[in-house]
Order: sequence, then C-alpha cells, then structure tokens
Amino acid sequence: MSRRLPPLNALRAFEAAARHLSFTKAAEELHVTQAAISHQIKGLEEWLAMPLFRRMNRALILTEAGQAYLPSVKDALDTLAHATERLFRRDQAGSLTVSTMPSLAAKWLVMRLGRFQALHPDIDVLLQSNPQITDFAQQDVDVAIRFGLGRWPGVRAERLMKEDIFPVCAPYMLKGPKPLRTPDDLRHHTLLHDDYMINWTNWFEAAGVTGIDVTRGPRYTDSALLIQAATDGQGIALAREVLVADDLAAGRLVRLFTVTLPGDYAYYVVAPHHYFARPKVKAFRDWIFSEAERYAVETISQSPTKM
Amino acid sequence: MSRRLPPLNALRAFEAAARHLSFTKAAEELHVTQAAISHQIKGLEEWLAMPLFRRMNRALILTEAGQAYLPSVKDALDTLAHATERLFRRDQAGSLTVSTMPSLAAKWLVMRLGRFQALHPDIDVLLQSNPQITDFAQQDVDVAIRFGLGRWPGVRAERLMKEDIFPVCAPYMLKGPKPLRTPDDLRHHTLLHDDYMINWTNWFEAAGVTGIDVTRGPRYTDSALLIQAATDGQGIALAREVLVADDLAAGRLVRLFTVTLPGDYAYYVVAPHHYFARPKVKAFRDWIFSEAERYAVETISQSPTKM
DNA sequence: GCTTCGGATTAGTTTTGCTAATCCAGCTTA
DNA sequence: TAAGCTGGATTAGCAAAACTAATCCGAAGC
Repeated sequence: MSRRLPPLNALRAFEAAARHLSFTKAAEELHVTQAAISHQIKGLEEWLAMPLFRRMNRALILTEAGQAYLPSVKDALDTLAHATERLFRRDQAGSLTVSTMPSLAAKWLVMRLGRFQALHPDIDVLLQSNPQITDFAQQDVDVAIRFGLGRWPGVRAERLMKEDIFPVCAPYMLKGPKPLRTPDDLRHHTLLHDDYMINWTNWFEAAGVTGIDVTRGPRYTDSALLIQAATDGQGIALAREVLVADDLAAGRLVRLFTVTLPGDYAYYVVAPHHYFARPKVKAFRDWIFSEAERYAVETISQSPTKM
Repeated sequence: MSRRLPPLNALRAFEAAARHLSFTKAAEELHVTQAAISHQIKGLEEWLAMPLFRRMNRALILTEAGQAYLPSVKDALDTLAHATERLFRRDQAGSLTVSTMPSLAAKWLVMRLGRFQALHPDIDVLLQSNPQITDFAQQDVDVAIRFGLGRWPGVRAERLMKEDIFPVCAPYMLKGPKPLRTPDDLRHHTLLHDDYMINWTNWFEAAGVTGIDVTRGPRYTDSALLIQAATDGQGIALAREVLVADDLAAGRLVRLFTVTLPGDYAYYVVAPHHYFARPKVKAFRDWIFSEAERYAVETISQSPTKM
C-alpha cells in the first residue's frame, strides 16, 4: 500500500495557481508571498519531472499535464476540506461526555443540567459518573470535573469552585436525647465518614476538640451516600458544602456549629489543553462557570449564622 | 475559496496508522520512524482539537471522529496518488515534442525516426522544426537538438555529434568547363553560403587561399536549401558533414579537397535537467545517442580519400 | 522479576516552507 | 523613448515542520 505522492503542500499551491492562472493571486488566497508559491510550483514540477505551467509574460498557461492534474487535485483537496469541516461540525453538536464524581453528579450537577440543555439544545450531555481520575488518552471523555488540588499532569485544570467542610445532620437530631450544642458533644454521637479526601481529624483540630475516637463509625466512598445516611439520621456527617447545599436549603439537613474546614481542595474543569478550543467543550465550560458563579452568589446570601 | 486544511503530511500518517491500527506499522509503510508518526498524529489531534485514537496498551482504537475521518482521507490520498500515476504514465507514452533546426530534421533525423518508432511504438514524435533556441518555459517542447557550443543557460546539454565543414558540389561539375583541382580554382566558381554559423572565410584560411571574394554568391539561412542548391548544380556549397552525409553516400554530391574546418560547434541534446528523468525524454535521448554512435561508425568507414 | 510490546517524549538535526529584496522581460503610458 | 508597472524567478536567510536516535512509560506475558 505504498502510494507515490508529491509534496502535498505544493499541491495546494498548484491548485490555487492553476485556478487563478496567477501565482500572485494564489499567494493572496493562501496568505503567503508570491515567492513561496513560485518555489512550491518549481519544486513540484521538478518532483514530477514535467512542467505544469507555461510562463508567458504577464500570463500563465496550464500545460496539458497541468490541465490533466488539476481536476483530481482540486477534488482531493475539496474532499479533505469537507471531511475536516464535517469533523468540526460534529464537534459543535451531538454528544458531549462529561465525567465527574458520583457525588457531584447527584448533588449538584444533575439538577442544573436542564439549564445547559435549554441553552444548547443541540448538545446532548452524557454524564459519566466515575470516582477515578480521567485518563483522556484511553477514555472517550470530552471534559471532566474533578475534586482535588488541580495539579494533574498533562491536562489543563480550571478552578471552578472552592469547597468548605463542616458537620451536618438531620434536623430532628437537634431535639434528640443526646445534645448537640458544642463540638465536644459529638463524642456521644455516631460519626459518618467520607472516605473521599476528607476526615474528621482535621475538623476536630480546627474546632479545638481532642479525645474523640475518629476511627469509629460508618465510612462511605461515595459522598452522596454519606449525605443520604445523614439525611436519614444515621449520624453526623462531615460533609462538603457544595454537595449539601440543596439539602440545607430544603431543610433536609442542618449544619452544625460554625467551624469550617477550608480546603486546599477544589472543583476543577479538566481536559487536555487543546480540547478547550472545541466548541462543545467550550460551551460546557462557559456554562458551568456561569453556574458556579450563580451558586456562589446564592451561597453568600445564605451565609451560616446559626449555632 | 479558502479551504481550512490540516497539515497534509500529517494526514498521510493518520491514514496509514488508522488502516494498520498501529503507529509502528504505519512508520514502516511510510519509511519513517515510529516517533515521526507519533509526532504527526499528536500534531494533527491538536490541530483538530480532538482525539483520533484511543491509546490502549499494545493497541490502538479509532475514536468516532477518527472513524468518521478515515474514509474521506483515504479517498483523497488515493485520488492524488492515481492522478499522479496517470501523469507519470502519460509521460511514458503519447506524444513527445522534439525541436530541432530544419536542416537536421530534413537531412538527418527524418530518415532515422522510423527506427525510433519501431523501438517505441507507443511514443509519437512530434518533430518541431525551428531555427530558434528553444525556450522551454514558454514552449511545449520536451527535448531539443541544437547546434552550437553547448553552453546554454538553465538547461542541460549533452554533446551528441561533432561537425566538420567542407565544400561540396554536384558530381557533374567536376567535368565542367571550370576546373576544380585545387582550392584556388574556387575563385572561378559560384560560392553558396550557409548563413547559419559558418562561412567561407574560415575555410579559405585553413586552405591557405587568399584573394577570393567571399561576399559574392547566394546565401541560405536554411542549410537544407543550401544543400539542395548544391545538388542542383547552382554552385559550390560550404556544407556540414552530418547534413550532406547521405547525399555523399548516394552520389548526389561530391566532396571537394581534403581541407576540413573542424568546428567548436556540435549538436547537443538539450532540455531542462529534470526533463531527462522523464521516461519519454530518456527513451528518445538514449535512442538518438545510439543513432549518433551508429552514424559515427559509418562515417569512419567511409573516410575521405579522394582528391 | 524480567522481557517484550508499542506509543510518548526528549533533544537534536535535516528538510521544507516562507520571507524580503531584487532581478528579469515584456507591456503600457506619457 | 524613458519610466513605471506587472508578474514570475531567484537569492540569501530565517522559521517551522519533519524526522531521528535514544529513552521512558505502562501494561501484558512468561
């Protein structure tokens, strides 16, 4: 399957010069100098060992060989251009695969996607819930939202939202047999653990409480399940603000105390650098940043004042 | 008419890698290293802002975009390769335009072309008789045979045959009223002049004759007409050996004396350098050199001994 | 644990593409 | 007739693309 092909770039120059019957006009069209076209045609004629043009004064004439070659060259270049345009067009609509943690998907993203759909009715989001870091080389993912420090190698990470950590519980627990007035009261309660990057040790440190056994209590790798357990009254969950914001607003959960563990960790929009130039990825990125902005405004107007 | 096209060379790499689903095999096919393919694919994916392959361990998978792109890219490259092959093939057969002086055409080349035709029945020689130096840039000439010093700019000139100059006349003039025993006898005869690069002055010098008026007598720009006039008994022609060889052999002309004017001038096969790689030009060049060789052998065996 | 496989990356070299400036030959205009 | 214009060719140099050898990486196989 060995094709004998001349320098392909020179074919661009040839086709343009042949159409215009002018090196100068071809140069204009291709945004290069006349000399560049002259060089390319010369090289092509030498490669082919035959003239493609007759150089008259102030005129260019196609040789028989040039005339014979032109239709096919034009055809091939058109084919390539159309195929390339079709690729770009398919990148402006159709499906967009977004990968993110199950918790963010369930607790934050899903209830907002309707607004993306309304804004971009020709883009279908395929939400891929995956706790693992996305390997873009091996996975058909267009863009990911990850939680972390943002320093993943080989990708571009744009910081979307910060995250605060604090305890939450079901509202009725406030009226239960065991008090919940100070952080120290937590020693009498079941602690629900998020195994995904956060732990109670750091929070107790920040709260200035010691002597509480943080090794006890149910552990969840899926933060959404952790939150569900808290909502069901299974115990006190150390939760991330973004994931519980809606439950707090709906009164399904209440926040305990004012001690907040600010994290170095945040949510990032992540993809290989050149993906960000793709229309669909860009549309999604722009939209989600506006959602994060909107969320931040709503959160400020509902600042914690209780406890 | 502005097409948006990716780097075309990279499309070669893509198509080969996609067919083989292997960068290594694509590299083998294109006679480059695996790294070159890797670079090209990477560059193309970045230019397109979308992945064309999934890199698995020991395996390569085409993405949807890659799958969509491949048929058109293959099609275009095939189109170009076929068109190029057709160009080469048309250069192996069909017409071959040969430009030369009218005299050489009439007196030497025409009667030999039959042998070229027998050797290459698929090549039709178009013999263009033209006394001017060929301008290959403006004229649709594949190869020329010129008479001169061989130092024409911008072309390759291969020395075909040397040329000797001497007087000839019709045989019956030897028995005429005016003697023709010594070069000095020419003062009583009509001198026929070839206006194409040679003149009687140089010959008389070589013959050691003085006092003959070389400005008198008919002049011909076409050497073939000069020879025709001599054959008709119009006078004594200063002729070039190649052009009168057949007439001498046939007895239509006889050579006078042994004084020969060797010339710096010779016959050359002339064309732009890269034309010599073309099959048709090469076939003609090779053939005409064998004819010149053959002619040289025949001429030696018929060395001048009379007078 | 070592080897193999196959693509990715690094650092450097070679080739191609391109530029600005100038040349060349003819044509047009004043 | 001289000057200016037109448009391709050439020169010399720089930039970008293409390619190389060597090495790295991650997984699969033995």
